[in-house]
Amino acid sequence: MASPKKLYLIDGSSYIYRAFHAIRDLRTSKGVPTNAIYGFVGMILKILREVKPDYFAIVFDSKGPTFRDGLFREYKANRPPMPDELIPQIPRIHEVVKAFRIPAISLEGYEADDLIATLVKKLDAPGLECVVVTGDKDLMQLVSERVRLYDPMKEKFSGPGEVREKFGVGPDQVIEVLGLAGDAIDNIPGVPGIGGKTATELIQAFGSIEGVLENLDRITGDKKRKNLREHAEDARLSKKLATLADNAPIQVSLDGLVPAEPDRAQLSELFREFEFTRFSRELAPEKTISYQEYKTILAEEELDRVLREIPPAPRLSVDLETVNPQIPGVTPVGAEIVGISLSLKEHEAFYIPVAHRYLGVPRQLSRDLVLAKLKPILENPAIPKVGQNIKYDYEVFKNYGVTLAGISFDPMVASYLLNPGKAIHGLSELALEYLGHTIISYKEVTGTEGKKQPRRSFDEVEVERATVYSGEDADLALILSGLLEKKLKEENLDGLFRELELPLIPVLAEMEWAGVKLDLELLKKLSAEFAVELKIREDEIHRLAGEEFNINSPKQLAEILFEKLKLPVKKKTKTGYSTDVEVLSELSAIHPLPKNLLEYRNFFKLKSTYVDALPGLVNPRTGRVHASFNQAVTATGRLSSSDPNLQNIPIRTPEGREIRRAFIAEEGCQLLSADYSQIELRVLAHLSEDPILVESFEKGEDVHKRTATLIFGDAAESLDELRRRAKVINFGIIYGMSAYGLAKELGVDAKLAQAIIDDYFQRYRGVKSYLEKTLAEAKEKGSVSTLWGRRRPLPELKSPDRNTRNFAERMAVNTPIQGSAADLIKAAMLRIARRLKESGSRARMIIQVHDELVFEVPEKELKQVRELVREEMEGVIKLRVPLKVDINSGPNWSEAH
DNA sequence: CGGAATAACGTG
DNA sequence: ATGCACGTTATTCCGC
Repeated sequence: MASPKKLYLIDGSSYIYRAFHAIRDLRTSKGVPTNAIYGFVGMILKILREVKPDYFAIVFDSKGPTFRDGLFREYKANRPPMPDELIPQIPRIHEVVKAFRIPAISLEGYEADDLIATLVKKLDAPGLECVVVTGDKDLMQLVSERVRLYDPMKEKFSGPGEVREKFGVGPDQVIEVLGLAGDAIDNIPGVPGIGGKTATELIQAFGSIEGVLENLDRITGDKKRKNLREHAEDARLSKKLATLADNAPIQVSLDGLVPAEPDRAQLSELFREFEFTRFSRELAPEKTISYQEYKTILAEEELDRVLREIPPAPRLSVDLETVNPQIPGVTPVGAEIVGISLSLKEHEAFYIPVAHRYLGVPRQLSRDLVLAKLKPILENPAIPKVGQNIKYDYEVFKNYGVTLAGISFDPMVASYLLNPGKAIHGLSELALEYLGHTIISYKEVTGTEGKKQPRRSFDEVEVERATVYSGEDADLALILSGLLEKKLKEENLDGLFRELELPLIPVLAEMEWAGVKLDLELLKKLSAEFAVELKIREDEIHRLAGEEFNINSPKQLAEILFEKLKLPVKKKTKTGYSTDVEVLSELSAIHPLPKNLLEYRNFFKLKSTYVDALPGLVNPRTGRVHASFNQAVTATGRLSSSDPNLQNIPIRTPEGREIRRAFIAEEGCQLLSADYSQIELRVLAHLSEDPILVESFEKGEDVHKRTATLIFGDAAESLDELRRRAKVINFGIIYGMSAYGLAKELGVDAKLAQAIIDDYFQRYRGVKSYLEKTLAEAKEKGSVSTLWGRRRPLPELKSPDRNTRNFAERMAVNTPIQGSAADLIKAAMLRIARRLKESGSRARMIIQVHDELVFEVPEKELKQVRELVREEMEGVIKLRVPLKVDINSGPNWSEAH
């Protein structure tokens, strides 16, 4: 027997409200609320994806009065007006429904419920399975063998059984129960003193409201009886109000409810406007870029013809396909070129395969020949190059002795400046966001049709497939470059892009490519030492616990600490008990196990994250580690570092500091470390022009000491202790810390903490007014900016949710400070790189840690480089306070710092 | 078995 | 509810 056809009827109006409330806060980067639209779209997609109904309709309430208002003037009188944030979303939802090409039904004078009842009555027939998508229990009266309700948020279907469970009666008696009980939300009166429970009992006993009224004498409870007698008419009216009208004059047939193919272009346009990246992806829109114009270059003459076109072309887009035989993942150092894509004109690209190898591969031009021909073009700074994450290509070319010059655009970096809060600025994300286009994925190209085979490396991909894939990448990078360049100009981010971020690309590439040398012997020694320390703590912990368990499992650990040993619970995580440092430190006072745990954790962290992991990241080609310095990650403008992260190498504890000894200089060289002193506080002094803070820096004072003296005066504690506290406060200010946070940090009560903060602002009036001004301006503009004009949108500043808003306010305070400091050191890096190059120095910049730069310097050049670095870092910009840089050098990072 | 979510913790 | 910005590790859990 054929499976029944599925009819889905969506109670659109009720669902909009549910979506609005379920998704508490969602808005575009411009601050336009989209929460209801998002929830609604999610629901539709879910149904389309998981159910694929044969017939589909979305039913909406109509504007204006309905027949119920005629029955009862107060009907729905208690309903609050529609929330302001929801109103503008309604017409947009109708646009979405239209774009989905799902039939929408509404009729003046009828609520969605009534229309659904009418549709169910008209269309219900054997062989049809009808599902009403709603969260409204009133619709349970429609349920039957063939008609069920579905609540997409709870993912729950309701058939007759569920109705009975909920109401205690069958679907046919639902209106009787509703009539007696009433409904406060819709202002349906019911009978006073009778709620859901009693109503169910009465209907179970007497079958209907009329049955109840006929048997009043058999009802116990004087009050109840009296109310039922006096409000008999209310009960009858309420039943009428609760009863769905299934006689609406609508002409619908099943044929009219067959869903059409969605208008993907329109949906994609809407999702882009709403910034629904997740949904855009799901749309899988038709490919809008044609591959017709992507050509494979296999002959020398063809290549020559392409290269002759280059000089007059305004821009050359470059994309490399590579393999790295030694290292999995995308590591540029040691990567080998498999093919090169060039695009000179939008929708056109040339793919030059040079090292594909598989059975039946066509004869390719040799890599050496192609690189030799390309070299003068690639190294010509007058020929502008563009590329997605072109830092990668720069490094790979450098592997072959080619130094890419004339880098003129990188969509990744541009997108980052336009939207620093965006999680990923990859080509596929950008193509989808700005062009509504889904690109061919790398997986798709390298994956094999069959299931379990290992993925192919790129040199095993057929040249034809590679041409389409690689050509598309080069092409899209070119298209996006044009588009994003315009946007940068519109948003006034062009200067920042041209003068800071773009020239930084080759500087970062050189840093990554240079890498840093590790003392593997030392790491091996440390690993053994830490293993011993670990074993001691591990045994002791197991002994104290009275059993063996996985110490690294917070779950198992919590069970031992808080259930077996019954130690007091100080803090909870969202899934259970917290066992973090703060908790364990407190517990150390009452039990020996927590102290051992803290030591265990210390050694385990150092060993697993650094001592044991670092050697695995040494590149066998160079014997050095080549971390990535990511330019398009942080929301504030800082760089980040990964694989390995060189920005969180330990320093604060003695054991940790040992690890820094393993970062060493090449033979004949030393490491030179230069770090800005108090950079963020100096930036704050500049931005706020606070007289005391400015004076403090001008006089070269210790600012924390100054703060201590100012706000603690002649407190009894030692100066060191007061300075420590003052430092906490100074940093707290930069982070927008509350009295509560400060109190916890200083171990004082919140009242005292508030007094300290008040005191601080009393003394540093300029800081106070600066923070107020920054916040006010941020709220007005919806974004904050740095000294160099970097902008971070903060739409959450307008959020109705206080928590969300507070978060955004702290970001608004912190970002200009952190971000300006980031701009500043980036500018210094450019200046230093230029001067080192000019002077023909062999010193190399190799690490950046937010306020610190590390160089590998030939011993002979130490003195000269030291001066050069100081000059450029301190002179990078003239602020209202001097910039101070501390410089040291030594054979390893520990001694250089 | 692989990926996502979580908790924890290293840095400025 | 409660301090900004990150990346890596191990565990756990879920779905294939």
